[in-house]
Amino acid sequence: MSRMGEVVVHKELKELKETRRNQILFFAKQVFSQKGYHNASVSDIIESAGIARGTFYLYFTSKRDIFDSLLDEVLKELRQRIRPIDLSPGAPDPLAQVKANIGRVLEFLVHDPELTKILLHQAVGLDERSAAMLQAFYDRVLSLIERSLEHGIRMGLVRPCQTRIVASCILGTMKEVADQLTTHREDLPPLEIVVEELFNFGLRGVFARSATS
Amino acid sequence: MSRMGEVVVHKELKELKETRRNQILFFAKQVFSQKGYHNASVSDIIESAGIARGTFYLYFTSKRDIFDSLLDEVLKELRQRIRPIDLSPGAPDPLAQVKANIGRVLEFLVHDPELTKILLHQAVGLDERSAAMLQAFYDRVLSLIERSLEHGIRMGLVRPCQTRIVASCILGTMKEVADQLTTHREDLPPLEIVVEELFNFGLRGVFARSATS
Amino acid sequence: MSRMGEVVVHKELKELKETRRNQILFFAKQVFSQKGYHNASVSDIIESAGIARGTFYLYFTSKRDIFDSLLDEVLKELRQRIRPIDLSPGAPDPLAQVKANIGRVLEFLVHDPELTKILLHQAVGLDERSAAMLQAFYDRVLSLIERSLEHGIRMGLVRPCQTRIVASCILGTMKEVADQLTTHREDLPPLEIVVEELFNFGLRGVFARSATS
Amino acid sequence: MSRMGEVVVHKELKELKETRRNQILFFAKQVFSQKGYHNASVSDIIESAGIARGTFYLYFTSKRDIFDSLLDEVLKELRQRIRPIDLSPGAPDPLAQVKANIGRVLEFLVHDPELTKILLHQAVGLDERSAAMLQAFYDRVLSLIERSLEHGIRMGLVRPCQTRIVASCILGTMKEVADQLTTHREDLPPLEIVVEELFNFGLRGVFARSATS
DNA sequence: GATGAATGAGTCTTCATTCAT
DNA sequence: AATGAATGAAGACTCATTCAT
Repeated sequence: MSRMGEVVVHKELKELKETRRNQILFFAKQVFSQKGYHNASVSDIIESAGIARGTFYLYFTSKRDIFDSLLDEVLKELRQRIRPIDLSPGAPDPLAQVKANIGRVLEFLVHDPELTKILLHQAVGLDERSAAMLQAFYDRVLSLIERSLEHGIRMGLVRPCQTRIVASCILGTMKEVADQLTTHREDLPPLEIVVEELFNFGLRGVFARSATS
Repeated sequence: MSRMGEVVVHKELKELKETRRNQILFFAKQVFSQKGYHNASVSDIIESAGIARGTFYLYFTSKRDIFDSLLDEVLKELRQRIRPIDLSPGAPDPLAQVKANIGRVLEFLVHDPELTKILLHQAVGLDERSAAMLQAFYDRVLSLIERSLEHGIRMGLVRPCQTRIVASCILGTMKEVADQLTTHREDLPPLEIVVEELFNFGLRGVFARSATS
Repeated sequence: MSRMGEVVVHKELKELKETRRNQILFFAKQVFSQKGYHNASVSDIIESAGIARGTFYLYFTSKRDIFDSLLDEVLKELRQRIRPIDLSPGAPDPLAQVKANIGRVLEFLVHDPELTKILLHQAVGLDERSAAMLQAFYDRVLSLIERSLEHGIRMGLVRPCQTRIVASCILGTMKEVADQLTTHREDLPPLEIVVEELFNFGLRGVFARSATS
Repeated sequence: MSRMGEVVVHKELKELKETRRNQILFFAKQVFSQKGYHNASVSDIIESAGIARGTFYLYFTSKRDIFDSLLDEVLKELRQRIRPIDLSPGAPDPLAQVKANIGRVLEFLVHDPELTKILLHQAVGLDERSAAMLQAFYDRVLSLIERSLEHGIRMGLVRPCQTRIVASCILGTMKEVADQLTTHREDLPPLEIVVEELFNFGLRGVFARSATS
């Protein structure tokens, strides 16, 4: 029982706990995603996870707690995938960076449709708490977009506009397309095409000659 | 006694009933809008409406029934305000028609922010039932947009694109902007400006020289 | 407006009231008979009677009141049809009187199966109140039978027995046969045959040689 | 750890659960027997059983479920106690078998007057469901009696008669006597006497000279 | 750590009765 | 007399959470 050994044991235990915790999170994700927060019961979760009722409360303080953990998970991942446009000399083309952002976000959402559903459907209108979490996240995203637009305007890349509103527009396109991608996945084109279309729409709109003006 | 009189009486009675029903709907709208479907109790509704418990069930068969009535109300009104683009000779400029659609929709949503919140927040992720109602509505809207885009492409007005995806983008901008308008009403420009920006974004995107390509 | 006239008017009014009251009783009988006391609502009664809610309470003080009226009706009628055996000289044959009693009772019950169902099914186990009404009635009947048996024993017509128990037996046969007659009316022999069988069973039992005398 | 041990543990657990369930059944029996199905509330049951509301629904799915369980219990027990008359050579005297049936049935009913009341009072006229359960049971009993009568007739033991009606008579005597035994237990003779009287009544009726055999 | 029996606050819904018109 | 809108007490059932083993 060297110190080393103890450390190892502790690590294993922690991992075991993490494993258990993640196991529960995994099943809770399925359940919440499918039934929504209110229609999903703790019973649903422990049954699908194959654990006892008490065990659930060993890892999560409440039903709300585990839901928040999942919501945190999406938001954290998305925050990492959305990167400010780097305008420093030598940085990649700003538009390429924008497209990369779109790609990283959609890639994740398509890859984990359950989390997407939780973000776009179940966390919406749940209560003040989730509203605050979502607002904090979306406000951050909106600010990022807005600042990028302002930069772009200054650089002459973006036409002058009400940046807040246009930022909302851009956020809206992302949300709706992500929703379509996860709920009607079957009859949609491959991801790269979707990213391309989204990018083009945000850049050029739908007008054929939008150029000339 | 006269037939005339009877008609009047019947009309008054009907109005009285309608009044009561509408009174309850009015307060339920506030309650659902603020608390969401699940966190709102029938007690909340009858207390704010100042009626007895039994009275509620005189006009609505269940808590769900009154929620659906409200959801129906928004959807019905929006359906009326979204009109297909008339391309017949002598019809107004198609783009003006599009802008008018945007204006009519946003006008209503801004005018009744509680209903908007019910549509955009509370009905989302509620259950299969509301999902079906929303999907039916949004599918209709998406098809309308898609068909307009196809027409536009054929007429050379709209650049060729994946119409389904672009339609989603447009729907997304509407949703998100409506959401911003109703939840952060204070610091937003007047409605006409918002409509203009939305229209321009959808038409031309954000690119300054999107023309040239 | 003579006194005579007034009297007439009053009489008419009273009859009208009686008529109305009886109308409601008629429909309530159907409703209670079919659904039972608890599963029948005042709404069921007024709907089938085609009257307003308030009107109901003009003629009956409560749901219980109208049920009791119906129960009273059966019990009163049955009391009239069950007559003590007249043993005075010159009276008809006692056994014939017994058979006549059986006949009168079954005749009424078969003729009004709804009331029978109320008596044998719905009033049973309702509450203390109806229990008391039924007990008073059945106790009376039992006493009547018991006294007849005692008379019969004294006269050597009836074999010595525990009169209370045998009285219960006789009452039980009446109840059960009445029940069968009203719920499975279709596949049963004509009333006279049933009366005959009932009478014979009470008199001679089922034993083949008990008859030999 | 051993298989033996596990079996024991399982048995203990099962018994513990059975105990709780039976505890609730016991108190529910008292409550239903006294108040009837409709006048008894789940609150009445849990209060008298000294358990929490939720505990009730851990063992029974509904108020109706626990009532049906009790009804099932009586019917099942009675079914076991009513045995077809064995006419094979070497079997006991058919009449003795009949008397034994009567004895077994009455013994149980007198021993558990609450269940008897539920059978004879509370389950009667409750609704379609209980009507079906009772009808199935009584139909079975009636058929059994009828077949015995037919056998008896063929063997010359029973006088020819309308077997269906006479079967009803016999069932009726059982019901009524059981009712008397359980509701006016005090002033009735000992069970054997009652059985004897019932048997004699069914066999020989009340007629004095029917006895000569 | 794991279990699952027990808890009880919270909610929806029903329906007999009243009363102003 | 007749009406029927309004009332509110009562009752069944759910489910997140606890805690003794």
